[in-house]
Amino acid sequence: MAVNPSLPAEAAPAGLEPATPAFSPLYQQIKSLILQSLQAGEWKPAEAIPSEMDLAARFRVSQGTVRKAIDELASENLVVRRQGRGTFVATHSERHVQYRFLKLVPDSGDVDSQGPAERRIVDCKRLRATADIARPLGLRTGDAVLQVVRVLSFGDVPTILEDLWLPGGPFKGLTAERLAEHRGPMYAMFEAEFGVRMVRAEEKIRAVLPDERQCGLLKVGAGSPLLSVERLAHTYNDVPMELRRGLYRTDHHHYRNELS
Amino acid sequence: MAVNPSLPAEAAPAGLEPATPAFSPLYQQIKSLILQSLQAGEWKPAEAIPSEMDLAARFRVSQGTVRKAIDELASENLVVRRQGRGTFVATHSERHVQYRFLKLVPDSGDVDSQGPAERRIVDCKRLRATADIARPLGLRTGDAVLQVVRVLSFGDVPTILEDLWLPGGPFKGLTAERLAEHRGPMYAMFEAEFGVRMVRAEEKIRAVLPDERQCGLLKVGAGSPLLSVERLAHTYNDVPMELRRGLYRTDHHHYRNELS
DNA sequence: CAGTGGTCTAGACCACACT
DNA sequence: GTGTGGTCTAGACCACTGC
Repeated sequence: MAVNPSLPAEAAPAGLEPATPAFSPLYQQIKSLILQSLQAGEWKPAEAIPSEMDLAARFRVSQGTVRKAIDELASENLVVRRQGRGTFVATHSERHVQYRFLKLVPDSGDVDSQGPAERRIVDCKRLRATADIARPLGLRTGDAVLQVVRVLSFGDVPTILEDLWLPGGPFKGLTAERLAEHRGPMYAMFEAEFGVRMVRAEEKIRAVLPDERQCGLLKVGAGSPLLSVERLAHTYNDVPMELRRGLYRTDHHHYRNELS
Repeated sequence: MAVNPSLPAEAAPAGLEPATPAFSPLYQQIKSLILQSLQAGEWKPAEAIPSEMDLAARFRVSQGTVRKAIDELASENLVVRRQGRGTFVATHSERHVQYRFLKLVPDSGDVDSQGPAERRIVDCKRLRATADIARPLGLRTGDAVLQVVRVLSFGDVPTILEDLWLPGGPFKGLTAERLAEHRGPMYAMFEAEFGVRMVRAEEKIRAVLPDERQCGLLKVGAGSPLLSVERLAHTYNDVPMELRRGLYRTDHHHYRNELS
């Protein structure tokens, strides 16, 4: 009530398609207010956000309403609740959510048995986006983009070959050196260095055969089938921020997915 | 309080590893009571379960507690809430959740553009489980299982070749005829005919090359890479009920996955 | 100990669907 | 209108963390 200036529908414009009920529950409004603060960087990754009581006071609603808003944010992995301590801005740096978006696991099932990935930056250059790169990223053909090519190896076996495209604007200043230096997940560096938080992604998976260049980088024969994984990753508000085309060897690993 | 006979921890056995807090919130207990009724078939698929008020009265708790229990069941897709009408036992028959577990979509993105799948049962026979089939299904080597082989085609293009194994007990009476007759998703028939509801599944995906038999059934060359999708589907309580090995052509389709 | 999130309750009112 | 789920509130108490 204190927040919603719009009355409960009623006076919907009498035109065609009244399809929009034009009603939004209070906790949804609170949620999007919190979302705006997250987006604006009012609280940094891994920092605590204000307590439920504080937020309730700020927005002039009950604690229960704030709770429901935060519940949704938590279920979308935007914040993490920790009983007795507070609610924290989610990050890709924490141990147990590292590589949250990487679904390739060793056949043994034990992610730790293989040790950490060895990362090699093959290439990193600025160029102008072609149409097929620009479109998914929401850019225009010819806009500046950054291309990164890298290989991940597990136990000396090159397993993942990735081509990444990043919009030039938000990632101004990203260089091969910066990429080579950083430790930990790339998305953690994007958060820390560029303030870009990957929040959601969609992948399209196919089985393909490698071309010559890919054979060389992954050290496989031309007839070896590979998993092609095209990922479009988004920040807040579904803004696309990274296009990634990966080739996965699946002779000792598999892509693991949960359905429910 | 009315439900939980166990006191709030406190008297944990003084041995090693007091790791189990031995505390379960009331709504979790209510949730598992509802789950038991679901499992026992007290309410059939697509039927409404009692209203929140009724359940609250039955279990002697407040409506809010029942609500939270049902919320979790709904988020696990075990139950579907419909405002103004009631809460219904989820099913694989409804239009908009049909093929919930099938992540292969046409490249055009429009699932309906290709029309319904044409299904052909290649084989259906009873046999004794080998070790690699028995283990994931929680059976013993030599136990009776049913094997089904089928091909799904879209617009005359054979696209999916699947080998299914089902435990002989729960699926007693399943024949090639029954399979050929039924309309709609196979999982919908499992619910209606055998009372088996698939609730959760995990898939392991690889890129492979087909063998001769597979080439023939899918009408592809020996060098065409295919997606190998091994699915283990579970009923309530994580009991495995189906092992499915699928080969997907990805020349006009892709496996679509959402990450968050 | 104080402060945080987590649970539980009870009651009021709203949005929606059926009849 | 009646009954359903959905929202919102206010207050009490519990469980966990860190000082």
